[in-house]
Amino acid sequence: MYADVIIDISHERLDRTFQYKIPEELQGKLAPGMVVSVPFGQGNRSRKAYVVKITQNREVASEKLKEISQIIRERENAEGNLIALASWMSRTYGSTMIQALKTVLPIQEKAREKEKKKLLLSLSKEEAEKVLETCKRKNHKARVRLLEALIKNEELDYTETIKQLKISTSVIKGLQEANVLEVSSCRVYRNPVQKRKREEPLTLTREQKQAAEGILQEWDGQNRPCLLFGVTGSGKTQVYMELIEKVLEEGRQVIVLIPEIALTYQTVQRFCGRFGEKISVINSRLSLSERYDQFQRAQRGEIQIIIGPRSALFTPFQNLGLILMDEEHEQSYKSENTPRYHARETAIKRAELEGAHVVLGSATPSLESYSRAKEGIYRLFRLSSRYGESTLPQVKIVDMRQELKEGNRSILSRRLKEAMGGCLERKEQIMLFLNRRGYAGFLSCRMCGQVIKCPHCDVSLSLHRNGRLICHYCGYETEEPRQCPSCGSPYIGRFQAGTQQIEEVVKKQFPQSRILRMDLDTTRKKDSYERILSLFSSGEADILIGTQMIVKGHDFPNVTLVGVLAADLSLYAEDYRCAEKTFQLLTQAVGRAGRRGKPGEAVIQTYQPEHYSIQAAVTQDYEAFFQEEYSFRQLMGYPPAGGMLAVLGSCREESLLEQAMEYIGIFLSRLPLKKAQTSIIGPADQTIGKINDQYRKVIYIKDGNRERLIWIKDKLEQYIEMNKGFQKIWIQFDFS
DNA sequence: GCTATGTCATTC
DNA sequence: AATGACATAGCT
Repeated sequence: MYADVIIDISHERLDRTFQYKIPEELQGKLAPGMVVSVPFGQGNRSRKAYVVKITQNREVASEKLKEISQIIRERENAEGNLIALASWMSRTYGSTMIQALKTVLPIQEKAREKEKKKLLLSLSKEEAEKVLETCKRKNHKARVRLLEALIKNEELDYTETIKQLKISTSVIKGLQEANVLEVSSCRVYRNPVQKRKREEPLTLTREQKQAAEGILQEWDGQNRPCLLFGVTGSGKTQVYMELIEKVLEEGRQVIVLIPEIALTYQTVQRFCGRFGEKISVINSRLSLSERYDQFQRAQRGEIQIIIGPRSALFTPFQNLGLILMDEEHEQSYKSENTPRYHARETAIKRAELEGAHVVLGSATPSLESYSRAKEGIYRLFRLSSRYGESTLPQVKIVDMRQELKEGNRSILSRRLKEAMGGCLERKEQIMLFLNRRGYAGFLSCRMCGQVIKCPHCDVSLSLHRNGRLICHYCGYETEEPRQCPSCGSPYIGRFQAGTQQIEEVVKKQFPQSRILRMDLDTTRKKDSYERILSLFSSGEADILIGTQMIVKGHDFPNVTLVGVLAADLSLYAEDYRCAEKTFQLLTQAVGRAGRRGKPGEAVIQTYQPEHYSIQAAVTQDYEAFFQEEYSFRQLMGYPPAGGMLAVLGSCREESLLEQAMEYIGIFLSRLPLKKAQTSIIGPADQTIGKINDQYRKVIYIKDGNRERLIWIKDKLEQYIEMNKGFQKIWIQFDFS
């Protein structure tokens, strides 16, 4: 028998399996997912390796094969399944196995801890100076460089030094043997904190009960992924808890996925209150090692439920029973790093591998999920009435073009002002929602029309109240210029409303009101997010102004008015999903108004009142929106009607990138593909053409057949690998 | 002829 | 990433 292993997961050059003989004493003891140590390379240095496959087929010459030396860690099924998942991910999303393993395995952190290597002098400075002199005399340039740096700094980072001083490892080895310096490795540990409080389970409504029972039945039968389509405020969380309870009874574990932005104290409290000690939380503010600790606890069986964003999907539970995905339509479930996996598909795959169940929940399901539910691939359950008898809010639309025609130049329409006045009088709360951060508050020249942009990124700089211009992508900051940098004209003007400006306008209009603002500026500090929300929820303020982040899943019973200030802003994004995004945001925003009995009102201000995504949001008619949007996607061959592969290229040199992407285009056009099935678009600039001085371009390949897209990707990868011209270019693949 | 240094391919 | 093989520069 032979074992295919992956050596460590540190370098892309080693991104393939290596085959080893399984020695007599380990026969039958090895399984995929185990960590072993093997002799590797000419020196037969022993290195850590992951067993990926046990096989009878020998793939290399017998004399080349070495034996596995020992098992470092026996991991039961959990890790084996995760490795299988990683291999699926690397195939499906076009990444190397190493990259996939890195995202999936919790081990990464430990490996990193160990490999934090440093260089130290083992002689006194005076002695080192002497050695330095002799090296200078002998013209040992590399040694001189290294010694000078060491005498100056006394401690240096191993890999950094090699890169910066252009020193090869043979120099370090030489000096090490001469007892001039030593290489040491160090580790860092941290421990996380937890907080909790009690909460009683609520009884389910009839509708909730029906859904829960239906889902349990499906689990016993076909066990398809279940989509729980429940309008805002219908109490999906109650159903989740019921299901979790059932799974725990069977002695199996649960992963609850939540979009990062909704992962607040409030949500966590509800789960912690119900499940107490069994639960643990992961969020992006936890350091990698803290996250690793949580994974360890899960592996040891100390916790039964984990709640967290995308990455919590890879919690190594021993007997996973259920993956729950709340707000299933959220964009944040799609990873931005290679492998660019979608947590929904990956969750379904993991559940399939481990015989677990999947439940997706949303008030505005993604087109992907809803269409699959319609085809019967997922099972659909509905919750259509709001919890506690509250009615859906009345929605009014305001055409801002009309408003302008009639002489109102303010960002607040007359109707909204009126409604706000009434609301404040009744001592009820208001939420004002602005659609987009990036487009808010920029400077432009009235003479030449130039927008003041970030010199490193292809985005306009945002204006902040302290008079500074800030780039939201790279953090670049500058003073507000007195004249236009391109034509020198002093007539530069501020354009459009950011949350800060809205705050000023509202303050002027309603001087008595207490206002809270929530955006990137005010939530930068730790816990400030929770602080603002709890201030608002306890009635310390009348008006909450914010971006996306205020509309997600917060329950404020005293909010009776929601104002959407520029509903169509998100429609102008160059993304085939922009209509879907707009509809989802508006529906959620509207759903914030009037819970727990009080009638609510929503005012939507827009320049495109006739757009179907806005119309459908007003009538809260998901079905109508779905029909319209799905036929658009079908017409254009966009997902979910067709598959799409984006080839993303980025590079510091624009001309080089342009050329490379051009070549990719030519290569693609020469592949044996039928025009009717596969269409190629581009190359073109990405939505943001430059970030951090890296130019970004993209080619889209549309094809209804996913397998063919993968085939194209493989061909493309080979081509890129072969050509030296692509070395400076960073290529990523993105399937959707 | 020797050593230090850099470059390159290899790793089951 | 780490190693050794090999080529080359600069020394005795």
